[in-house]
Amino acid sequence: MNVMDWIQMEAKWRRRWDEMRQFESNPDGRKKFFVTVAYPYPNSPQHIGHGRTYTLADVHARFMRMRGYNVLFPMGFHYTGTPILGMARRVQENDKGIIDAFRTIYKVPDKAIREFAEPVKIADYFHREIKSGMIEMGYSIDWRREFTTIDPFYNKFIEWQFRKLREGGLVVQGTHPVGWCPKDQNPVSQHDTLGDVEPSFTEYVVIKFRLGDRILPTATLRPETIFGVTNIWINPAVTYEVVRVDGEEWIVSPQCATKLAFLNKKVERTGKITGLELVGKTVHIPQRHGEIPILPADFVSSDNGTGVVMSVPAHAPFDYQALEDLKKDGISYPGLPPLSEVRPIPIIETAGYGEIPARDVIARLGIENQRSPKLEEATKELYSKEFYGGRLKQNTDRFAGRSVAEAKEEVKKWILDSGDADILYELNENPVRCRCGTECVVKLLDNQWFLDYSNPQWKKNVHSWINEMKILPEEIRNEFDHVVDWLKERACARQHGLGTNLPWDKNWIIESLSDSVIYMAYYTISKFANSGDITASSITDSFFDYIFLEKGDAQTVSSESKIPPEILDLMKKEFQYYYPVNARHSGRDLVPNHLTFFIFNHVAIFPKKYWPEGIVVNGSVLMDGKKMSKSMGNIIPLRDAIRSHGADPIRLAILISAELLQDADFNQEAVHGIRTKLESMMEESSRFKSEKVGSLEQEDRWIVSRLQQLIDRVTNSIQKMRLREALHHLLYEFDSDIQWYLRRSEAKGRHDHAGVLREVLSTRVSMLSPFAPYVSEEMWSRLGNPGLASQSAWPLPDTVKIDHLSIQSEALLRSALDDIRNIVKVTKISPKNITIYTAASWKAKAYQKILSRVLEGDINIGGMIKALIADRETEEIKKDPDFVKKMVNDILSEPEQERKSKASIGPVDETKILCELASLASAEYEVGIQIFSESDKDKYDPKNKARTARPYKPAILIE
RNA sequence: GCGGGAGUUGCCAAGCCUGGUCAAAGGCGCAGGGCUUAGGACCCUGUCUUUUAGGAGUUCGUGGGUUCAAAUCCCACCUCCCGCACCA
Repeated sequence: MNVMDWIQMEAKWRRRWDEMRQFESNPDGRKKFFVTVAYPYPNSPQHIGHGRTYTLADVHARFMRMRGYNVLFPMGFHYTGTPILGMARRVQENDKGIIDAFRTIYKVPDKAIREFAEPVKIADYFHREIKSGMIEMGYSIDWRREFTTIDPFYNKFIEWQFRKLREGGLVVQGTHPVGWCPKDQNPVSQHDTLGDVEPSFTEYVVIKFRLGDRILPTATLRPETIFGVTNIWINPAVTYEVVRVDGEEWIVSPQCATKLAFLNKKVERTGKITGLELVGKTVHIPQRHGEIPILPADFVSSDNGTGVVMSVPAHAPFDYQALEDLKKDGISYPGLPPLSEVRPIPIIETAGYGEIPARDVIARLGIENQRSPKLEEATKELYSKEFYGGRLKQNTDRFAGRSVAEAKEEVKKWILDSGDADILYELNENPVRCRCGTECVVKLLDNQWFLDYSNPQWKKNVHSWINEMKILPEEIRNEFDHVVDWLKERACARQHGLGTNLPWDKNWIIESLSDSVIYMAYYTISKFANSGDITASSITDSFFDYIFLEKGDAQTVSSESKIPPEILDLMKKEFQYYYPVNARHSGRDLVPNHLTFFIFNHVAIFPKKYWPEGIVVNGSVLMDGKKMSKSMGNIIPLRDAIRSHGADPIRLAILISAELLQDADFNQEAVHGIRTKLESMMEESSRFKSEKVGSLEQEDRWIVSRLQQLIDRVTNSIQKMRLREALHHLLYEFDSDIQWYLRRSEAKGRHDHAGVLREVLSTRVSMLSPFAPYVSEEMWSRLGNPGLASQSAWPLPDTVKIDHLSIQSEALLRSALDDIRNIVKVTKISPKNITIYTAASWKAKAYQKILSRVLEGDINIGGMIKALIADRETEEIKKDPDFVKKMVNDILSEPEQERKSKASIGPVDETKILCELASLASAEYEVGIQIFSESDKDKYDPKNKARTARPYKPAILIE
């Protein structure tokens, strides 16, 4: 079957589903199940990786639908955010890079690209693209409820959400640092910078050393090392500026003066002073009340921090080395104190390092002077080791004995509170340039709005709800709790981007991770907006209060919102029917943010009965074992993949390669293998047309029994969302059962087994339907079933159909056959005669007695022998007491289930069962098979083998 | 450091939750055979050691423990990978 046929086959069934509108869900008398997935951000086509979460959710939805639930699986599109804006701006500027990317990687037609100067056009284009892909993948989505986050009605909804949060005191205001272009007067994100640099920054603590009336500020990442400061470093070659900062007179590098201006400080340049002039003077250390000298060092850069550095030679490799260099150089500066007096002050104790850790690292790395590039590495190593493993020594005031990690924040707060410190932000990559060419800075934004995720009561409620939620896989629950603990205030609005304006301050736009946390509720009413029942402009908060919180009365709300009361009532009922969300599916990268916010916001806004019931988290998708990324060029757009493989093979390839939390590895071979497998299953389906099922023979009862076990296993696996496991059972493990069944019935020369097989295969196809919906429909119909596989009821295991006798019989046949094959292999003889001896009946009785004892937990062999000898039926045991031990071992080496199964059927007539061997073995060996019981008087037994026969382990003679 | 995940027979990778049918699925590689003008593709057989009777021995990161029985449960240790934010 070629790909075109596949695609047409899939299209055929898609049309059928469409005609039947079977994925459109409306409230009815059934129990509901509400599945949602994080909606996509349409700034590029979706690739295989995106497909994973959606496919998992779709399988979940289809499974629950077949289980009889009224399943709602909707989809929306998240237009909110800044990246699309950046892309649009680049198109406006005719940026070749992005236009080429659209053209060659995303295959966007030129005509469309020309419109991309307008951000919404980009979103609309990829929205359509992604939606088509979802439809082609066979996702069972109710598209009547689709929306985007810039729809006016949605904006109203988000405004309502934010007013609710604010009423609850959960929205607070504060300052917030951002990357900023001074020319554009705008925050910059990655997409706004030359070379797509993320404008990330680090917070430094500025410690103010006093030089007479002036202040010499130093920026540090390690405020706790203030206790180990021995001197100040200054670059003698730099001309510093004297600046009035909020009433104080600071000496800083010119670059620093510029930076300070963006950090909410009044900055006024009043003079200049060279580094050289400062060398040799002394400054006062805050908190420690001592005087230390200013020394020269050329590693000090005016670009970094304040251009002034506090020196902690015991713990900072740069400082240690600069001090050594200075001692070696012997260059004299006027007023310089004797350098021998400047000694490192160790303040941190860390396992694996001596008294002066900086010296140790420098020696180990063979660093010779302060221009050595290895100093960076040394600094990094020591910083991290001391941060995580270091402890402050006795000379650190009240912080003595604390770990560095703990003390860092406390020392920072301590100095800040005393007024001897300040905060400075420094871009990590210097310089970062805006697309306009201007060098970016860090700006402290005033009046930034935050969601106060640090609110203790809120946290407490979320914790207790997480405890009650159904979270899959279970391992991830801890992670949620942990995230809730460390979450603090989060900026929830920004100054540009698509989205909803903050209702009480229209200069701000609500940020994307904050306007996407309760939208699942919106799906229950978006249908009405889409069908024209609602005019967004007349919607007020009272409308949402009425629908979601049962506040107010229909008449008032109706007159305000201009929505007829009966429609209002329908909407409210719809919400109350579908809410809460039963399963929220998402990638694991969203655990620390979106998924946790999702719980937080539901807890804050809705009554408890509407809090989300479950979350399902999945890992990502690798491409041939490697992470997918644009730069690696190994991203496969989903629609391309569908065109070259068909949707079902892709669905299965993604699902089968890993369990939930693991990373799934997608590769061509896997998809190819699966397609071959599905094709052979389809062919198989055509072979077994419906046929009347006569009376069941043993192997029929066996395959039907196995089918019941399969149903049980697959159902259990899916309920735990262990879809890989379910598919393994369904696709591969059950195959060997079918092979055996065919072999058996063919060996017997049967022609009436198609009917049984058709029923078995139909049940299997039914179970395959959530995973591979298209081929399942095809197979379902080829097998001659009416209706659709996707509308068949999920099979229930019928324990009555489990026939232990046939299970054990078939197992006996198989193991006897294996034994024969084994013997032939080891002895390398070509068999002419095969003789089988089954155990004497007293052995079978003894076996059952031993079995029941073992099942009771008694494995005392001596006791068993006594009891068996005492019994007339089994007294023959005394001839071979060792036999008991062998049987106990046989029994013990089997799982509990098998033991019970054997006990339930009692002694079996092995001779009768093994008769079937003749037909089975003849295909392989062309020899006659004779079967005797050990107790037959006139048996053929030249080698005296018969006596070794045990129950379920016949003796075999091959000649 | 905190949180999470992993270490299986030449490689990739199942099995572990729920102990026994586990010398341990499947794929790749390798060896032999078939098919073929040849190659490729495909099919069959083998692939820890040992064994001319279905067996025995030694294996699942390391070391202990529990158990009649441990890849699987418990404890300790070693190694590797991922996340730690205001970004969708």
